[in-house]
Amino acid sequence: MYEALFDYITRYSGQTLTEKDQEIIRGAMEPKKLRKKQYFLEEGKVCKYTGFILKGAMRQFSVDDNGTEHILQLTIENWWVVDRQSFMNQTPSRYFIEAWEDTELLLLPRPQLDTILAIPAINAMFWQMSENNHIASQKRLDDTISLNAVSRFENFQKQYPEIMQRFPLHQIASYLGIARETLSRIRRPDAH
Amino acid sequence: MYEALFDYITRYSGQTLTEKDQEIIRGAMEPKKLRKKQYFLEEGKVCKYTGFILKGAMRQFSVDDNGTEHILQLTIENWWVVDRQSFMNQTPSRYFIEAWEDTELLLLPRPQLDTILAIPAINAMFWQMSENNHIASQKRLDDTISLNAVSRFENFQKQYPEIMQRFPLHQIASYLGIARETLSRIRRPDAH
DNA sequence: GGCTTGCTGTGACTTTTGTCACGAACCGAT
DNA sequence: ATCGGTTCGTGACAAAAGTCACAGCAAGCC
Repeated sequence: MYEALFDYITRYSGQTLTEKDQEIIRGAMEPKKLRKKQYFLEEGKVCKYTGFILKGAMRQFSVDDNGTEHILQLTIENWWVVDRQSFMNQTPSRYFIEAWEDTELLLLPRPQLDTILAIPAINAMFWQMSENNHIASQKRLDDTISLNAVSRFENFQKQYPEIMQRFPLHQIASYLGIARETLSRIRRPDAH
Repeated sequence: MYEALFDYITRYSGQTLTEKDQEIIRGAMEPKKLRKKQYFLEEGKVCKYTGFILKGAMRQFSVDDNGTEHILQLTIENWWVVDRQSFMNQTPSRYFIEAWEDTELLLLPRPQLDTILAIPAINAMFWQMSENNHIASQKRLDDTISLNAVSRFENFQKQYPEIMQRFPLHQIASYLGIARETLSRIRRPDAH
């Protein structure tokens, strides 16, 4: 069960985990199952865990004054899921995180974070993740302010074909910051 | 000259710097002056330094196929300036970074990064920065996909009044992802 | 089976935003 | 002081995207 995570750490840190390291990780993180539509985090509550997705799909979104959802992140297997701000500072979150499919996670409780970070491979992995995260955010932001709806969608398709297949189009539209009808029209093959 | 940086580190890490730490920092970072319109980084080149701004203002932007600039970041005193991706991996950058006012910097060359990170206060500061950065990006992204031009501008004004005053409006417009004419009309008081 | 619910597409229309063109005010450098 | 570049505003129009309403269709449930 923990193997997917160990692989992930090795891959991202470029370092190997000792038996002892693996024991520490097993001790620090607990498995958890969520059914489709169950919340991992709700607005106003504190994000107590960082989750590593073993199987399934989740989405993070905010809800504005009109009750409209705005999707910030769509995640699947081998991604971490967390509201970093809420998790790090243990402050109430502005976001919802919800299982979109039946999902299996490994949970890291906030108090265990320091324990885990003492492992060099984990520490390196978190740096690398933070790095990748930053780069992806910057790219997405660049796209969002530079491109029109058509190009943004095309870029998304190329970059995340797997996510395209596992979430409905209106969620993708929200992620891209466009109306679902607009996305529907963009996809029409004879458009020009 | 280095005091502004030392203060910054103390503030962000919650830790104090020893005399020895300060010596290491002085040894690792070199002062540099840029005149208005001088480049800190050009597209296609490798970002060799991370800069800490002592005085002045800088902007980071990409240029699209039509030659249009898209502003990703506007920075002033006590901000770090860098293309993180290019700097970390020493790969060619897709961005320009330019001094918008006469600017004084402290430069950290890439090879010195590890030296600096060995100092606990610096290490803590970089974690905290990465954290804040991530939060700010997420907020900006949320705004960009959720709000119209008017609200985005109002939020920007509230959040960065100082930056508003030091950069021309067409740069702010580009940062917000709208045309300069649109911003001009938004600002008109009798609009409704 | 029949029912509800969620997802997608589409037409008609409105609103928002972008584009192009022009001119005025300002500012720094020679 | 004046010349060239930059900034900002604005009008007229075009393009992009949003909104509202309706319909078909598939999946799941009693």
